[in-house]
Amino acid sequence: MRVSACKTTQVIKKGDTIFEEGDTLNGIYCIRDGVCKMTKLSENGKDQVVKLALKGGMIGQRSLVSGEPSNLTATAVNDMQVCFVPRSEIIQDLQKNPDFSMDVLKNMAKDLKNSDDQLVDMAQKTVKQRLANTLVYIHQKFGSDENGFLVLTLSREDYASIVGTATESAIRILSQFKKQGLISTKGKQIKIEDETGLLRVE
Amino acid sequence: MRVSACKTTQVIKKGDTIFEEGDTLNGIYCIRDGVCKMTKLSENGKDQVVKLALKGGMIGQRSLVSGEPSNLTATAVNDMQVCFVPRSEIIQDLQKNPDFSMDVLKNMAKDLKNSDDQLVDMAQKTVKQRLANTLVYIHQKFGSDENGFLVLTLSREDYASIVGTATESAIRILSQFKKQGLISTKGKQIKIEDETGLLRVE
DNA sequence: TTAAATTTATGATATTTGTCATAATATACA
DNA sequence: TGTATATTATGACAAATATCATAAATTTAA
Repeated sequence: MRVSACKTTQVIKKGDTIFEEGDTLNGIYCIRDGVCKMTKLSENGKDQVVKLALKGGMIGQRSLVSGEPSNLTATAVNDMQVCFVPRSEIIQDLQKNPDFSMDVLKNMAKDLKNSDDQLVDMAQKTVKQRLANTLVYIHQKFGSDENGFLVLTLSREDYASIVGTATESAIRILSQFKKQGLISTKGKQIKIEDETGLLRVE
Repeated sequence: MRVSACKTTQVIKKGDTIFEEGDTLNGIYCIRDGVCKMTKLSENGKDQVVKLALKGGMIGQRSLVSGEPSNLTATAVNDMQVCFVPRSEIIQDLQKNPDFSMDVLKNMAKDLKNSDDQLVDMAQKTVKQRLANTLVYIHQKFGSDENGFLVLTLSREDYASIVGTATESAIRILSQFKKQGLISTKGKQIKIEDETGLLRVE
């Protein structure tokens, strides 16, 4: 992390991409502020969110380590500040500093575990359960504002592409959750009313 | 890889586990021969195959690096020979040998990419497409014997748990592929008849 | 502030997939 | 070599999810 005594702080506006699938990355990005979604375009033309990256996180390591072009697109979900650390610096540090290597390894191990867990959920849980889990995740990770609404505001389409379903299905299930008193909504804003209930969804 | 001038070569019989979800690993296993499936038990009680590991591969690195218990169970799909490299040796090497660290990093980066790709497929492709892809993958990875049957023989249940579906659904789709002339079967053995066709399945 | 554009919402219907039952095969083993 | 056991196969039906249409609400931007 001390690598990120970084020079260039970039501002990325909501909806803009930091890099895209296929881009060759000459370094990694550390997120100073804001949130971005890491997506992959599937053959059917839909974007699938693989991961949300937030303040303090790094993106682009995988591609940097493997030397391959990125397999994911990074898009700002809200306004962001990122700083860029060039490839050369990282590689140098990886060579010289075993502790840093270990840190990066641990980080990647964590990503890998998450990815495996998500894979299992995707395969075995219903859309309803995945959506409920996503809501709880976002609540726990980003919290709620003074009115109780989730701080991170995502479109229904974003939720659908995290959960891996059609936008209409996501909307329909949110409506159902609303009827069951598990959440309430105001426009695109969502308030968690019953977290335990959400985790119990079948 | 030179680490694996290993001492203890273990023989694991088909169906036996090398380690299980929750086990604390005191080292990693290098696969000398055979194939194992890495699975995770989902809440609904079904095993989900996350990865197949084969000759030349290592298993248990993630857990070793993160220091956490394994999140996966490793089960031999056929008779195996594995050799165990104790944690201490690996850690030492990681500290001293930056090239080795880089190798492990690259390995993990590859796993991570695979996992992400699989996640997207799981979310966006139909069961039929996933099963077709799995057949092609197994064909390309393990080849066919003199009679044209896939060398790696998996049960329909295994296929189902790779693809993330019910065993009956996997069987049904295989029957369908058979009718379409994409594959033929003899007991649990499968022969790929039309690989291009399999890749075109919708 | 208001009109246009986007997003959310919901109905009707088709398709996919899961579940339970039961039969037919194949495999393992005494 | 036969018999028990496990696996593969298939039908009937239920449940989950996708798709297409269209309306309502909200957000954006002129």
